[in-house]
Amino acid sequence: MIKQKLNIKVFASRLGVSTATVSRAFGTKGRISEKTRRMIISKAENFGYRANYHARNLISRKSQNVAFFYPPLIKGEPDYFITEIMFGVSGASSHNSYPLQIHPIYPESMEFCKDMILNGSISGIIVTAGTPESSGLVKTAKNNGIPYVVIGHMSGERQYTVTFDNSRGTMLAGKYFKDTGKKNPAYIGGLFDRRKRIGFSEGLGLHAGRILFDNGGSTFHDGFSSFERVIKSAPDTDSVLCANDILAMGFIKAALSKGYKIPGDIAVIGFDDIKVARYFSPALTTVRLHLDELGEKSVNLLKRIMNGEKMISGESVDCELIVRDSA
Amino acid sequence: MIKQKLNIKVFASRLGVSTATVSRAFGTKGRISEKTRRMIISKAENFGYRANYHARNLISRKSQNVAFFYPPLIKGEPDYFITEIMFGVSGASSHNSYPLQIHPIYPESMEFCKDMILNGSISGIIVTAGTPESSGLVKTAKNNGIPYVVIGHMSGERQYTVTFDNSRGTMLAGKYFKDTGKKNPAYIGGLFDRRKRIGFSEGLGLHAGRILFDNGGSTFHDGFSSFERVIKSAPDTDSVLCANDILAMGFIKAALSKGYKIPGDIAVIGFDDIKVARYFSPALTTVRLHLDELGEKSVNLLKRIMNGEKMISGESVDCELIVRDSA
DNA sequence: CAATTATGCGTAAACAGTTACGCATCTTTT
DNA sequence: AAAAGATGCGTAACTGTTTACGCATAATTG
Repeated sequence: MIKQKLNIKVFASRLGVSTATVSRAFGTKGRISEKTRRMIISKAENFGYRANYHARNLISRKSQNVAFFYPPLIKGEPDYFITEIMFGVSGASSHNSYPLQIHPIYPESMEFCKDMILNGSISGIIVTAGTPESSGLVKTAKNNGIPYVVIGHMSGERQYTVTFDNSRGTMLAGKYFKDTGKKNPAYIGGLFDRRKRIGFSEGLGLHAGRILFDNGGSTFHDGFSSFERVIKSAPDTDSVLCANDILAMGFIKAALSKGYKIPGDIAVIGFDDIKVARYFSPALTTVRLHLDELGEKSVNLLKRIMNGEKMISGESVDCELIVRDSA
Repeated sequence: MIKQKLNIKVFASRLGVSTATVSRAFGTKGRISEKTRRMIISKAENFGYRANYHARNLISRKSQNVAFFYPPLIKGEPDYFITEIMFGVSGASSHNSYPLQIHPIYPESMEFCKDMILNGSISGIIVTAGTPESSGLVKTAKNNGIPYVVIGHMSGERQYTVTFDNSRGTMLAGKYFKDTGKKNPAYIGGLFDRRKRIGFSEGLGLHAGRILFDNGGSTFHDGFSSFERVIKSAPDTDSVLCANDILAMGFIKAALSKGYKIPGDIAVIGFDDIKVARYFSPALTTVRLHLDELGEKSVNLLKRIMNGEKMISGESVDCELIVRDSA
């Protein structure tokens, strides 16, 4: 005896109702009495009936699927920044009953990513800004009317973005250095994040020319090697802001290994407040970005866009200075 | 002028061929000349035609979608263990052109998770072992013939698992302590991982009774508070193995704050080798589990199961002791 | 050279749902 | 009490593919 598969037709006929009624029992559209709805739902549990995902999405020309595209990780390097955003996105998606796909973006995966966006399996995407590839994906989405949300700053994008107020974050750090009487500040970080540098100068109330800027990439090793350069070009450096926490860890490790005291000789502030920041020795003073909240906000924004809401404007998440032991 | 949507019918008629031919150009089944295949594929790029995902999966009753279910994160706690496995899974899925879904498992999300498994949108799942919920999901998959792979040890599962050789890992740690002349070892970690404890005793070549076991949970704070208990009950402790790296960090932080030297007074070994382990001060000596490789292996195993392969047996990933500065 | 097999392609039947439309029945209004 | 409106449910059209089947034509065989 072959086990007949339980599609809507056989399920409906078992109950003695039409397929339309069954469909209405699960959906929101269509008129159905509360009594039959309950009856059908309870029978569905008994029989183990579940509406087929593909058939449903095919006919209704939409799915609840959301995709999160993240930049490639540097091999062996922890990208806890992305990680924590991703968990925020995942949690919020789950709460909204949106299945979430995740896709790493690297040159060879671009075809696959575009296909995912265009083949109708997804009804909205969240992309982290930063690489040419991510801009390409956003363009694809935009050209084809796929709802999208950008995390971070991407040129030409304002309406559908969730950003962090980087300049305010570094301003807070600069202000803290100023308030604690630091005279010779330095900034370590990528070339490209102009906002962070500007905010820092502002908070310090110093002309940018009096701040040492070292463009040292973004990894632990970059932070480590940055230390020597900084000390060589400005031996009296007494305070350092790093563009992210991992950089700060590298810098501190190098400083400690040369016998410098942190924060005694040099005060160090990180950025992001990834979860291990507080566990480092010394515990990092850092600018907290509320990364999980960022993830949530992205999902909520995307949800509004997918629901056709028109009055949409970009959002931003707050940041705050968390003072621990490194500064 | 309304832009007619480009389904297979209008695309085929534009090219002057049948829908079957178009379909065959993309699929692997069916006979088609190499010439027309190339023609169709190139025209598809021109026209921007892509086969609709749902229609395709509906009729062929399968999708390439894979789902990864992970245990809930403790709020505010970094679970880099899961994180790194997840990136491994994500990378490998991407390589195989499998769209990957991720789903956190918590009691309230169980209905949603089960629905995902049963509604036909997914053709295979990867579940991390450890909670009753994860066992429930595996059972659901098993009962309904959905291919699944378990990461870690789950009772009753052998064939479709990818495990780490925990006992060998702790054995290596124990052996290292023995070889470096440690006399009073302790072990900090969860009650439940019997394998780790057994391996440790074995490596030490000591009767378990001579080892101090402290059951201290799995978080940084647990490691931190464990220190005091350990020192109180065995002040002469000279070596500690922690069930994971975060625990080890907590333990070390507490020890340092009380003026103990690591590894001088107490040698500490972690477990997992999460990516920040090497950046900690002191850099953690730890048992590396090759978590990304674990993710890859899970995907490859799942792939074989989904392809109907019969001769399947569980796999295991190697581990090795990475000696750094903490022991 | 006839018979057989292989190849390339079109026709049409699935796949499993949703929803516009229509028709009874029940409720409300005038 | 008749007319109008609301409610509940069934019929059937539609979504965009894949693929079994059939039919020409081309290639291979005896």
